[in-house]
Amino acid sequence: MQSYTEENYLKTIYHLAEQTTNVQTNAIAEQMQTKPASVTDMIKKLADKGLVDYIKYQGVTLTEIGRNTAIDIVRKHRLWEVFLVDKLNFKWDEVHDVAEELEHIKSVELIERLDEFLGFPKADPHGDPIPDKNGRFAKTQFIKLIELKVGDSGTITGVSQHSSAFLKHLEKLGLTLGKQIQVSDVTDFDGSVEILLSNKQINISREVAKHILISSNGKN
Amino acid sequence: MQSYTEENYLKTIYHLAEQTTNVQTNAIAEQMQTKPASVTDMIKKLADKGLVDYIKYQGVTLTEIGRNTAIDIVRKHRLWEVFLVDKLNFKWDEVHDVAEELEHIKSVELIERLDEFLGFPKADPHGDPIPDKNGRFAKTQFIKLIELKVGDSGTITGVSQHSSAFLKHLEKLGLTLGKQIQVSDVTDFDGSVEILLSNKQINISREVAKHILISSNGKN
DNA sequence: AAAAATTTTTAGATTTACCTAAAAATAAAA
DNA sequence: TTTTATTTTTAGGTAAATCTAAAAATTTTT
Repeated sequence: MQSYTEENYLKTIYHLAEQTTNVQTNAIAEQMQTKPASVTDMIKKLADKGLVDYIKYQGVTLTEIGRNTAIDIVRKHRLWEVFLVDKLNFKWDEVHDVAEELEHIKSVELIERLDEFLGFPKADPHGDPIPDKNGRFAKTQFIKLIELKVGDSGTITGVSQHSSAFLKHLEKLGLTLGKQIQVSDVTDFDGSVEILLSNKQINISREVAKHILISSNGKN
Repeated sequence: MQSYTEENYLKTIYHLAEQTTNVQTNAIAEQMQTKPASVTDMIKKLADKGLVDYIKYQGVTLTEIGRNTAIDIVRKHRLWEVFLVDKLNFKWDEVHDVAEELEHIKSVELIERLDEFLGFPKADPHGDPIPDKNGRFAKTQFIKLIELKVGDSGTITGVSQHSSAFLKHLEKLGLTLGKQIQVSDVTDFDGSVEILLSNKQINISREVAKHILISSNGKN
């Protein structure tokens, strides 16, 4: 049984490990809004519990148990997000903080029934995949919008940034999940991208394009 | 802003205050499965925060702020219980522990939307009234089944004991909310009560009869 | 009203998750 | 390969919520 705080550490390590193999103390500290010294303390504790492998000065990796625990928290987080959007009519930019709390409710029964109630969704409101109760989920094949060439088209299926500001911005532009887009031009000057969205031409900054994930349906 | 623990103290004091005016340290300790010394510490803290009135050795009472906070937690607890039973098909004896956790999720928006989603229910699965968002709720007029005289009849509208064992027992006997009953006899020997439930004669112990709440529809 | 029993509080410790400041290890630059 | 910079850890301390054991206040009984 893990504490609220331990669960948050595991989740953070899990997410950081999606980008780098060995997760660094400082990276965890920054993500968790705490100090490196505190992270070292907690890492030792998690190592004692067999949830992470830890060699001094070398960063951490999750053990299998640690990873499973983290995936379970991610599953809960994403299911609650679906609940909030689908059933309680929250917007996709409003759900993160509440889900941060709900993900720590400990009841296997609750989550299984919630999953069923929601119709076993495969993705959360931001397009992130929801692990099934065995922790399995499809490794989704995304391409960042910024990587598309002029003429490429595809469907918006996710975002790699969950800040409210970013999501609200996308909403305003009409760039929501499921929308079809085609890249019509890339500006040399600032790298901004011109796209075609339901016959309208819109321009998005390089920064925005970096965080929109596309499931490509081929060139041209 | 209260901590998880502070909220639980306030809620416990609130419930104890429904029976006695001045809530005693020992009573709180027993209810919260902790030691009197710990209770004294916490009471001081709550008094400093203006949530309870406290005179040494004289027990505590909630201030208006304290009471409102407690009522808000009770509201959340009961709404979540309705959610669990109505939407996720939990049984009435399975919801208490999960609701104990869910009641601490801090989001006004969440609770208001949940309330709406559930259709603004007036009572939880055990018949306990749900305060509205302003903390108001009808003081329900209950009579304990044990207090009924032979010939009296009424509708089961609540229970004053929420243990899983008790609720399961009632379920098995068919004594669920909304059922009509009539007292047909009271045994001298052990005080057990014979009741008529949809034309069937059933016998319940004095102990059980004490915890069934009836909204009486008059004598005979 | 004194003695006994009960209830409540104080005093001093413990655990968890933090912190700051300084030391140690590692990585990068000159 | 030293020097410098960065990262990480250790050491020692704090605040929240708990504990045990002992002292103090209150209540009950004789």
